[in-house]
Amino acid sequence: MPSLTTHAGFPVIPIHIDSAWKGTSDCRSCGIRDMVLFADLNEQDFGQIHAPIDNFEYAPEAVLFTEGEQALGIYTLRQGMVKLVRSTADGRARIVRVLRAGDVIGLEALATAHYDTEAVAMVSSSVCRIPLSVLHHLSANSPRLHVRLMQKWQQALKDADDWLAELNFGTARQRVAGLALKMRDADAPHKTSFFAREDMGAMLDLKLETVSREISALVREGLVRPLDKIGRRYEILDEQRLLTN
Amino acid sequence: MPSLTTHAGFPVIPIHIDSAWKGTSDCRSCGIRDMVLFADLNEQDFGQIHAPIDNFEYAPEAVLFTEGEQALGIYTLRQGMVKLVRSTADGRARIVRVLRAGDVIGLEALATAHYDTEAVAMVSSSVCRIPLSVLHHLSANSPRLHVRLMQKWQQALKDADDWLAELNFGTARQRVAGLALKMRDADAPHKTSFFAREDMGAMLDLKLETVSREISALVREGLVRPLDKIGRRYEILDEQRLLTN
DNA sequence: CGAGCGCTTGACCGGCGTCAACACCCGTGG
DNA sequence: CCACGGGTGTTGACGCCGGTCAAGCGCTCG
Repeated sequence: MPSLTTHAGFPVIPIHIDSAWKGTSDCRSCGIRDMVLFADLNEQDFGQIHAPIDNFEYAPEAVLFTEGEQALGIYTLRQGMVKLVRSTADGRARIVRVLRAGDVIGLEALATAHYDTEAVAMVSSSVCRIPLSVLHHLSANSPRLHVRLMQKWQQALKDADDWLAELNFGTARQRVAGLALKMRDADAPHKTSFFAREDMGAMLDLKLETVSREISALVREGLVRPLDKIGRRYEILDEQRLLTN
Repeated sequence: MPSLTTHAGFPVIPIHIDSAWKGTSDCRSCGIRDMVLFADLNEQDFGQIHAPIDNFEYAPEAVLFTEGEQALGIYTLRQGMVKLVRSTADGRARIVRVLRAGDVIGLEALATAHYDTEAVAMVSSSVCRIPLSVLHHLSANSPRLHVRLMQKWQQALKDADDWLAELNFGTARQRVAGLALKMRDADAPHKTSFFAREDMGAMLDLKLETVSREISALVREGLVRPLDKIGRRYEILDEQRLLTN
């Protein structure tokens, strides 16, 4: 019987985490349709969808898929936040990006039928899953989806480069400030979201204590203000000084 | 009369750097065709190409295109190395990736007709440029190109995540060692390429002095050995210790 | 052969990591 | 209702890695 450690000696915590199937979608009446892959599809395109598009709910810390796993489909994030996690050869975990409502999760599966990173819900999240077969068929037969797909690829690549160029460069102060600005609510730009300090460290290549110290400093100096008692939501008070630190 | 500084006060060096047109391609007889976008095209596909595919040579430090520039086409790197550079809001330059023979440069232009990063030759490099119109037409009409394109997008995204997860994480030692392994020759895996120390710093988020020190340490401890006197080519002597540093 | 640029090396310092104690929030059970 | 306990966030003391500043070296090219 194998013990609960990997060959590298890291503990494996056997967590069972809930995810739940929530029925199939009628994409025509999707609430966030203007943001997503199917935004421009017409009635004829929808008629070519011959596999069900399922909806799922994931609890915080639930795993959508793991690195290297065989792919069933591409996810669209309807609500919540999902982190993409890579594990390095020596066992450290790195968060390469955070996806939010409207983002596509697992695009890479279109090319390889495997996922390149692990995807984990950071808060309770709802997604829909489009089977690979549907996407392969439509991307060849609907120029409208074809264009959208291209835009999603481009957005994913730009996001990846942004995370590297903006959030993993410079002092601890600059990184935390940069994350605060990047994670602003789309609809309320003076509010922003932070995460568990260890997660923030994995995003910014900092230790959790350093993250905590920098956040405290930003609060002390009046650039941001906590909106809850658990350190997740903050109000941005001085955008200018956050930018030019 | 504008001075030679930007609004942020950084000097602008007015360098004129050579690039030269080297004729148009017959892609059917391309020497590296099996690596590139047009690998699987058939005679019918080639018949649909109605704009010339130009070849160019760039000298070291020559700029292929700048960030935000309107795009004419997508480049394929036939020989040499090209760095992708982002400038942050406060004027620092970050190298987000290095492209090598067979890689595609400027894919993002397919979606937006603009380039998202600056591309600069690091050594003298030869490229061919496929006009956007050709790619738009073929990606809709040739399933063979369609599949290749998807693979190139996926590769670009994976590369971006790799740079973040593997090369911008951990100690200076780990980063330099990681770069040595990533930049190994495709055909001679015990040989590898380094770059100007300042460029390496911009890739790894280190200062050039730190890069120099770490390389010296790797040489001193017998993990690598210089193959030239200018610090560009090295032989990998102990791959295992490079990996597990 | 000399000038200049880039690489290396050294000395010193500061920012971030490490280790540890403590505070706070919240769920649980008495 | 309150006492307790665990998990997470905060704060402090200290040490080290990497940044800064500066000098010197070696290669290359005019």
